[in-house]
Amino acid sequence: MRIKEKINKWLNQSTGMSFYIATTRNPAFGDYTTNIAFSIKGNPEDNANKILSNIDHNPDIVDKIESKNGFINIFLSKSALLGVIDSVRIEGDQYGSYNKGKGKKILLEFVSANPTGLLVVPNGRAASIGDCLQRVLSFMGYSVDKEFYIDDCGRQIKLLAQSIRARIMGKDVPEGGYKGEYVNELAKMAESVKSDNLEEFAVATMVSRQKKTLSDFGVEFNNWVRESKIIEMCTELIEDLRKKDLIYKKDEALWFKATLFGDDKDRVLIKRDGEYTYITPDIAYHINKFKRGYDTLIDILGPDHLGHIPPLKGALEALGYSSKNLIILISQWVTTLEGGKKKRMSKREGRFIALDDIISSIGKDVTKFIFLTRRRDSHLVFDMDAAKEESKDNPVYYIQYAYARMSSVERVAKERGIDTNYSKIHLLGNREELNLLKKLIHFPEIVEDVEKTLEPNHIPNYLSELASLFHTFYEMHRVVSNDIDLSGARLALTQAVKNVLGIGLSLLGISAPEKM
RNA sequence: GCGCCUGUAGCUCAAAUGGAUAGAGCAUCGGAUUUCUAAUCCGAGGGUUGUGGGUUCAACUCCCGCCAGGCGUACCA
Repeated sequence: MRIKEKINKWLNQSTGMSFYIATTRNPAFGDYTTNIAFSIKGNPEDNANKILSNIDHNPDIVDKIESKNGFINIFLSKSALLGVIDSVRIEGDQYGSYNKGKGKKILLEFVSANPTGLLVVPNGRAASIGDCLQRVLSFMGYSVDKEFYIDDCGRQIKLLAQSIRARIMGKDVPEGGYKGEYVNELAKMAESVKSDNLEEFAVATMVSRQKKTLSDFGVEFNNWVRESKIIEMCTELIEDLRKKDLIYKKDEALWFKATLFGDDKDRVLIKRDGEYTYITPDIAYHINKFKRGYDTLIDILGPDHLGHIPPLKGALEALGYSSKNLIILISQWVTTLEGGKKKRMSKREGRFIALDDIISSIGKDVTKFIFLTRRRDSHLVFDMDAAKEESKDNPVYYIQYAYARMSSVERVAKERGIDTNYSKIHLLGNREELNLLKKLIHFPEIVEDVEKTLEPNHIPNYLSELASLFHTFYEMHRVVSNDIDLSGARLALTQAVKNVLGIGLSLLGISAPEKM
């Protein structure tokens, strides 16, 4: 049981009240605090004192419990703090995980970029977040698959093929066509393989390039689903809706009664020309996901997909699926700065920054870290020049360096024949050591926070803080010294910190180097 | 017009159910290394959290108005 739960149980047994325990930020207010005295009528300070008088002493966990300004502050005992070293040792690379998901099946769909171009910076953001969420949710006992939806139908593909054809013939691309350099490359390749189906050739080539980029980024998908396969399911979808009397013809198009399900207008499923609109296969696709046995679907989309959400959720409800089981996360755009100026992106015009270029110029770890430290909602600014220049000062190196330093300490200890000694950890006790122990205790709470909010940025923030505490400790105290017992104890602490740092980095999909 | 998102230090971003003195990195300035990696540490300056109200013992956080920006509001995808 985690310390927070132990505290909760203890307070509950003493007083019969249920407490909300929060972590404090200021050490003067203890390690944990509760504001319960504010939620009761009367003067908070009196309430706090009254509650305090009912609480039995619990020296195993708590050193001191006191009321201040109406808050009840709890100071952990040294033995409770030291206990975390054992927890980390026993749980190893599973420290912080627990089977909350109980094998519940989740399908995470993200990136799903059109195969009409290379992956760009915002795709990298979605890739980082999606991959991290998969790792965290798996860590928490869910069974998670990652899926990429390939839009291989529609006008855009025809346009891409036309653009390639124009390039082959040495002409300008048609109006609104794709002008990027990669189109020229596609044209050359198409000529050499003498492909007779230019559309299929272009899609296959672009998909494999995107796959390569993602693989270089350390992101692998379980499934790649093509819209052209999903299209086949649309007839059944329409039929199901027809049976429920939820469609009608108007102006020679087929409409879905989306307004019955909270949408502000009805939506066209089949256009006048007989083609499906974008949302039709999209609905069929999501139904197909549920039919494949997933309990929860999570989509990470760009803000340009906002308009799809109401008809999609509406259609799911219409067909008896709970739209609550479809969680849509919007990952905001990335504004790219180059030369201090906003760079207006346009794939068609060939104005974009390819994810490949970012990965090769600043590295995958730095790139991921930049994306994962920001909240999904932030409209982040990606300054290319600053990213290149500052990449050596990037906080991710600060964390990795702490990891490498610890590895180095272990190597030195080994050379000198000094072993980790868990039976001596009671020798730990200076401020820097205690701060590290307190931080380690919080790790499981941080991971669970990400599971709850689906917001990865808590992990990088936490790791930076943990690394900072380690660097401070390292500068002030020697781990490996002539004092064999103390060295053994500090090695035990170092190992615990290293372990947690390693888990955190692996949840982010970022490497943990033994040497730098 | 309406809907979603955003606005925090010079810059990029944090702030764990509303909680106590709003924190980091970069940049600027000053210090630290015969000892485990200086990609480090210690310290200084820098804030009316866009703005005006409201709720609350307590507001960056919740509610309303306003300003600014992104996106959506297609028989495009």
